[in-house]
Amino acid sequence: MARPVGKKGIIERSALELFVEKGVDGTSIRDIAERAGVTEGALYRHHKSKDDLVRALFFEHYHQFAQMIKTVRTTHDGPEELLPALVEEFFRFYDEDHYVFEFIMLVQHALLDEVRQDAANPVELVSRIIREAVRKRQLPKQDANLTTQLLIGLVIQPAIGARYGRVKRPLSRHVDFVAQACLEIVRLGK
Amino acid sequence: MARPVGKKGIIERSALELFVEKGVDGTSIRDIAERAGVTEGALYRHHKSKDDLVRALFFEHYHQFAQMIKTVRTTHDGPEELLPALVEEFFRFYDEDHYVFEFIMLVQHALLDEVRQDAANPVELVSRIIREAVRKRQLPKQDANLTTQLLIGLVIQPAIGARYGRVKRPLSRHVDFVAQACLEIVRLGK
Amino acid sequence: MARPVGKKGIIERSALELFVEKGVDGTSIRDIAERAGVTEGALYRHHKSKDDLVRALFFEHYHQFAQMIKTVRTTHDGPEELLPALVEEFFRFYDEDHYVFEFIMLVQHALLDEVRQDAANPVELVSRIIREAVRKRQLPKQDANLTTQLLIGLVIQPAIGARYGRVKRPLSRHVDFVAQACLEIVRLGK
Amino acid sequence: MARPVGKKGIIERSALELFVEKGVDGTSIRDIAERAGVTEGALYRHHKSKDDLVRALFFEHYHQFAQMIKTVRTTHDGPEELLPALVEEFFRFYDEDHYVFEFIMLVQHALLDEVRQDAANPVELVSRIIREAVRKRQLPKQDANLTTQLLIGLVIQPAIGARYGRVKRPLSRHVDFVAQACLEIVRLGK
DNA sequence: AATGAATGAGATTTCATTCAT
DNA sequence: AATGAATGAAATCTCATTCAT
Repeated sequence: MARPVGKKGIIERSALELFVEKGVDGTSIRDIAERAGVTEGALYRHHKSKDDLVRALFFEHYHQFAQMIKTVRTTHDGPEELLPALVEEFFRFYDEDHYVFEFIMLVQHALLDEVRQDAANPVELVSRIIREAVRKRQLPKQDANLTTQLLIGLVIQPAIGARYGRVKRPLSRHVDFVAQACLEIVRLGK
Repeated sequence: MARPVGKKGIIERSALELFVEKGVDGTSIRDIAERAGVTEGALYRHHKSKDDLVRALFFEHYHQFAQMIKTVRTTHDGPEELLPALVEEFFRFYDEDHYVFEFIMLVQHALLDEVRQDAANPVELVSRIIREAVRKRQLPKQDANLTTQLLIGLVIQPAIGARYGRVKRPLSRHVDFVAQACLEIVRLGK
Repeated sequence: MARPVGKKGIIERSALELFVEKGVDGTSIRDIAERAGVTEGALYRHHKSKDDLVRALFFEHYHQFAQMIKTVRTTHDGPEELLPALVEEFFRFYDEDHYVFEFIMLVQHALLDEVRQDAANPVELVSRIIREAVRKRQLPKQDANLTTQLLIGLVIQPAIGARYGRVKRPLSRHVDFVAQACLEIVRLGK
Repeated sequence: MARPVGKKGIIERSALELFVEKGVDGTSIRDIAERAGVTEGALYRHHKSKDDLVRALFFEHYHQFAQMIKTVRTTHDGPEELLPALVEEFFRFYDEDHYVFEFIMLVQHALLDEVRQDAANPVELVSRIIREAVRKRQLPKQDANLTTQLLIGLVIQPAIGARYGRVKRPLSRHVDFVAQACLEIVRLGK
C-alpha cells in the first residue's frame, strides 16, 4: 500500500512486484536484489529463505485482507447488503494496489493448506453468507459451494482481465454491474 | 485424452500432469523423465527443449479445443443457444480430462500473444457473440469486455473449485445452473 | 584400496583424500571436482549432497573394516591371541591405505549415533573381548570401558603420529611392540 | 576456567564451547554472537578476525598448560615420578574444564608449526623425558618416538571416551590406573 | 531411439567482515 | 563499545541441455 520505507520494505516491495510480473519461480533472488538496489545476501538478513519471503509477504497482506472482510461483515447484513459491499471492497483493494491483490491470487493455492481453515478465508466467508441467507429464507435453496465459486469468479476474473488489458481500470467503476450480477446469481435457485 | 501410447505419448502425458500439479517452472526434466520411466536424454528425442514440449502440448490440445468451439458456432445461433452450448462443451471438455483443461488455463497467458487474434480464443469468441447480439438487439447495450470476463469467470472458477474439492465433479452436472447464470448476466444491461 | 575406476570412483577417491588432507569442512565441492577433473555438477549425479558423499564413503569403508574385524574374531580366541591379531590387522589396514584409515577416524564422531549400536563397532568389539576374558578369568577384574579406551589409544595414536611425521611408516613394523603394550595393560588389573 | 566476566570473556567462552561442540569450521560468527548474546559486529571489537579469536583462545590456554608442565618438571624427577605426575596434572586439567582441554586437542595440529619446538609441547616434553631416562639407563632402549605416541594415546583417549559417555568423569579417578599403564609401557624395552 | 554421465550456467544460501549509526 | 544491516566472495546445489556409447 504505502510506499515502502527502509531497505527491508524496499526489498519486500521489489519482490512483490517481481513475483506478480514474472511469477515466483520466474523471479530470482538476484532479480529482487537488483531491483531493490542491494546485494543478494542482504535479503537473508530479513528472511530466512526465498520461500520464507513469499510466505511473509502473503500472510502480511492476507491479514489486511481478512481485516477488511471482517469489517464488512460487522457493518452489513443480509446478502443484498453484504455482497455489493464485498464487491466494492474487493475492487477497492485491487485499485489501491493491484500488485498486492494479484500476488495474493497468485500464491494462495500454494499456501492453501495453511489458509483453508481460516475463517477469514474469503471462500469460506462467502460460502457462510450464502448458507445463512438460505437458512433464513432470504435466498432460495441452492448448492452453496457452487454459487460461492461463481461469485468468486465474478470478482477475480475482472482483475485478471484488467491485467491483460481487457478490462478498464479502476475496477471500482464496475462495482455496480458486478454486484448486480452477483445478486442475480444467488437469487437463481436451482 | 485417450491414455498415451508409445514413449512419446507417455512422456507427454507425464509432463502434462506434472505441469498441472507443480507448475511448469516447478517441474524439472528429471521429474518428467522419472514419472515417464525414461531417462532425461530420451525427452530430447521428441522435443527440442522443455519450452518446445510446453508449446507442443498446448497447441495440440488447443486445436482440439478450437475445433470443438467451431462446431458449436455452426450448430447454434444467438446468445440464448450459444452460451448454454458453450458451457456444456467447456464442462464436457473439463470432465473428459481435467488435466488438459487445467493445463490450458495454466499456460494460456504465457502463450497469449500467439493466440490472441485467433477466433478459437474463447475470450475473443465470447466477446464477439456478445457484441453481435447487442448489435442485433438480442441483448441490451453493455460493456462487452467486462461481460466477457464475467462469463469466463463463471466457467473457469468451477473448474478451480473442483480442483480443490470445493465443487463436485463431474462439472457437467452444473451445466444448467451455470448456463442460466450466464444468461442472467448478459441480459443485465448496464 | 584399489585405485578407483570410472569417474564415480575418481570423484570418491578425490574426496576421500581431500577430506583427510584438509578436513571435511575445509574441502569444497569445487576442490573435489577440480582434483577429480570434472565439473561441480558431476558430483550430484552420484551423491545427493556433500553430506551424502561423506556418509557413503564412511559406510563403504566402515563395512570393509567391520568385515576384517569379524574375520579376526572367528580365527582367534582369547585376549592373548585376539589383541595382537587385531593390532596387526589395524596396522595392516592403515598401511594398505592410510587415507581410508584416517578418514574413518576423522568422521566417525560425526556419525557416531548411526554406528554406536553396531556390533562391528571396534570400541564395542574390544570392550566385549575384555569383558568376556574377565568373565572367563583369563584377565583380572578391571574397568572394561577404561581399558578399552586405552587400547584404542594405543592403536590410533601411532597413526596420528605417522601423519605428523613422528612415527615411521609402515606401522606394521610396530605391531609387536604395540601388541605387547596392549597385553601389559589388560593384565594390569585394578 | 573461571566463568567469564565482561563481554569479551562471554564471547570467548561461547566461542570455545561452540568450537568444541561443532568444530571451528562448523561454528559461524553468528553462532558465537548468538550464544554470547551480542551481535556479530561486537566480536570484532575484541578480535581482528575469527582466526585471531581461535589463536588467542589457543595460546591463552596453552600458556596455562605450559606453566603447569613446567612446574611438574621442576618438582619431579625421573620417569617413575614424572609420568604419574603428568598424568595427574593432565587429568586435573581436563576435569577443571574439559572444554579447554578438548579445544586444545582440537586445534593443536592446525597450530602445530608454531608450537613444535616449544618445550611445553607435551609431545616434545614426553619425548625428552623418555630419551633422558634411556640415556641414564633408568629405562631400557626403545623407540622414543613410538613410546611417546603411545603415552599420549593413553592420556588423550580417556578424554575422548569421556566425551562420548564411555568413560566416567572425573578422569582423576583413573589416574592411578593410567599412570601404571604408562610405566608398564616405558619399561617394555624393545 | 534410449541411456545416463557430464557440462555449464545460474540459482539459492552462507558467512567472515565492514561500516554507518 | 555495540548494533545490525549490508557487502562480496564463495559455497552448495539445481537443472536444461549435450554427447559418447
